[in-house]
Amino acid sequence: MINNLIGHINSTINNKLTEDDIRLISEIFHAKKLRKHQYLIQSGDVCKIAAFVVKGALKKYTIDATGKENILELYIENWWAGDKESFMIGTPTPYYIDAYEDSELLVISKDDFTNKLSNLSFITELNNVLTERQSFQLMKRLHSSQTLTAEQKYEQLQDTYPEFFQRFPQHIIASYLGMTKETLSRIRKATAKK
Amino acid sequence: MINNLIGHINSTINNKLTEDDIRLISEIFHAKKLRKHQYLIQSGDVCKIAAFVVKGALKKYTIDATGKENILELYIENWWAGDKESFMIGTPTPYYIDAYEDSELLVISKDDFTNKLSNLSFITELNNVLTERQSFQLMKRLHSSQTLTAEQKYEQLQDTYPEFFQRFPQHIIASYLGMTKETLSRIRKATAKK
DNA sequence: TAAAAACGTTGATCCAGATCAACGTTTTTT
DNA sequence: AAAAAACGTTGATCTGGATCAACGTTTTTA
Repeated sequence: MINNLIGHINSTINNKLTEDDIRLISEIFHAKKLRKHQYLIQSGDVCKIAAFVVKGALKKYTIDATGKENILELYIENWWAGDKESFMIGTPTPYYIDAYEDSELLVISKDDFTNKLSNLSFITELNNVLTERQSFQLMKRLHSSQTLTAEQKYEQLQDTYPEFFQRFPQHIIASYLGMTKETLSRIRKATAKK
Repeated sequence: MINNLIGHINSTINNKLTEDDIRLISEIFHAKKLRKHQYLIQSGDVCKIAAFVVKGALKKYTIDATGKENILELYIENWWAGDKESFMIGTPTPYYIDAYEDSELLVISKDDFTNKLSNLSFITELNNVLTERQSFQLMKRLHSSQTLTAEQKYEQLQDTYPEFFQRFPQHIIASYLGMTKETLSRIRKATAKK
């Protein structure tokens, strides 16, 4: 399990992890299994963990006044799940994150992060690279959200994250794209013909 | 001029800038004036500068096939203008940034950033804090874009950045919010009564 | 293995917000 | 000072995608 995380870090930062780094990571991250439908965090919680997805699939969403889920992020293998703002600043999260498949995670607590990792150079580099990437992606998603038609959003997702279509049902993809399942169904029917 | 930038940095990072830091900043950043309607960057450019707004107002946008502007970000005093992804990675920017008011900027070149600043601890801290903030804001804006009605978007902007309404005309605000100027005009009329 | 969820599709209808158009006012340019 | 942009408003109309509803199929649960 830990090798997935090591590989992920090594492929993200410039210098490879040392034996000591790897030993430390192995000690501090601990495995956590989530069954389908189990929550990782719930709205109102302060998010005290960051979770690396070794296996499985999760979704992050809010629930509005009518009970409707609005999905903001989808996570599969080698993604980080959590609410970074809540984790970093300590504010309550507005999000739910739950497992859509049975999942295996590697979790680090806020305490361990702060006390044992936050000063290590490989961690700051990892954190900076991932935050920057996240920010670039969000800028593109915001622009898409405001300018593309439903069909264009669908096509863009097929180009950027085709894996999602293998891992999540259509109603979840639809919500992630900011449209209804009916609209996505109609678009798929229409584009299949082309 | 430079004092605005010094003040901004000091209020963003934990430790205050030293005399040496301030001297270096004063040497490396240079003043640039933009007249109303002048471009800071244009689509297709590689963005080789980062600009701190000392005075004025700018907008960042794309232009679609029909010639319509889609505004993604608005900048006023003490904001950073530029395309960070293009600046950092060297890819061509899809955005235009131009001055909506005559503006005074403090600009740093990519070369100077890389060679003279990027290893300084106050710069990495500044960069990390700003990137993280940016990312948190974008997440909220994406969520708002996908879940709020036009009226709710308007009210949220009044709460978060009321200054914008003093500095930009309604058609620019409307585009920033992802709606037409007519819709914004009708919303304002309706909410004024309440 | 039967019942119940979850999922995907299709049709009918509705509506928030876009589009198109015209016009008055204010600001900028010459 | 006149002409031209830029700006904001209002009305009429249109439409992309939402909503509501029903139904068949697949998967999960008891």
